Amino acid sequence: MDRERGHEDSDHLQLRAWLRLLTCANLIESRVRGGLRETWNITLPRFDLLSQLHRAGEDGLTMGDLSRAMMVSAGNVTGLVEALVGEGLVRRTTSAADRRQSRVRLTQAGKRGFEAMLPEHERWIDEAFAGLDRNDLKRLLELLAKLKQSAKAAERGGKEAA
Amino acid sequence: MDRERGHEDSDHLQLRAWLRLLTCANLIESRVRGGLRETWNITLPRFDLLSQLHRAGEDGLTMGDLSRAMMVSAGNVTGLVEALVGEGLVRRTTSAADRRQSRVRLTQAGKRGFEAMLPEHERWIDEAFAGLDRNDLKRLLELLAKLKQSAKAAERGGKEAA
DNA sequence: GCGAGATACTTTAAGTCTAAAGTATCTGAC
DNA sequence: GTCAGATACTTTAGACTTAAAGTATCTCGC
Repeated sequence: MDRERGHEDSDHLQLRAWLRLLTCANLIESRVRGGLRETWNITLPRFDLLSQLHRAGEDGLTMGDLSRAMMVSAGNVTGLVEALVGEGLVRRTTSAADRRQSRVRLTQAGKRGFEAMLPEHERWIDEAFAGLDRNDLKRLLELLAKLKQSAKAAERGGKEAA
Repeated sequence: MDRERGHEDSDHLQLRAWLRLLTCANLIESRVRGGLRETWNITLPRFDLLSQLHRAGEDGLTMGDLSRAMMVSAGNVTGLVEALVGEGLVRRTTSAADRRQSRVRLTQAGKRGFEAMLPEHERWIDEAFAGLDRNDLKRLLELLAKLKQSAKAAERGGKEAA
């Protein structure tokens, strides 16, 4: 009945899954970063920011929206937006209703530039996942959805405990 | 120009899997980083380096081994090792056989310190994965193994093409 | 109105990270 | 033996990142 429990306690499945997850993320991220640099001389965080704005559409996003969407600190967003404003890819306006807020949007150049990069970016991702068939991908998406919920719950638990 | 109200019905499974993978990695990593900082005032990369050395045992690792194991650049390892030598957690010796190499090992303090952190670190990971049962974890490990191979193959392909 | 606290963002200090160029050492073809 | 190239590592410049402290603005109870 309990013959295998000792083994169960010590096989560290969670830790192994975590390390493997990190390895995959690093491999793919490094490929994407290299491609973006070589092909368009843009960094991954800047591409990511453009991507969030592209998805958001005409109304753009506030600095806080960007910080949450990109899962980085507010201070980090400040610097990235400044850089992209300098490159003419993004424009920024102060909100009239709440003067603390500012709203960030793609310029025409930003929109065109991002849309030019998009297909090749997706091709790199597709290549990285080429070894997985549609069934694998669907199972992976499900498991990651479960993990995402679980990790969020753990995060809240940790904060409430403090 | 067409103002799109929604996405087309191509499902972009790979891209969605990639974004979800990144979200999970960010969530867990941020929890671990926060815990390490609050509890032992150590950063995640330094913990990671100690972890590699702990796994390696008495013989330690060369700078190059560390760079490969941690998937970071060689220059990055130089700085991290210097910091940890300064904290007395790690010691570094020049190889006699090949004077270009150096070998890095945990000090006694480093070994004790790391082993003190280990259980709680694993607890954070276990909590993040708490929503997945053993069967989920095994399937996730399999899918990530497949993804890892696939991503490695894509990386090689990309380099050969260039 | 007014002030206390909340919120949106910026600044700062310190650390992490990369790519590229540089240094020292080794290896192998000859 | 020697030297051209490979290898192990360091240095550098620049970008990213965070946590924490700081500034400006808003909200809400009174």
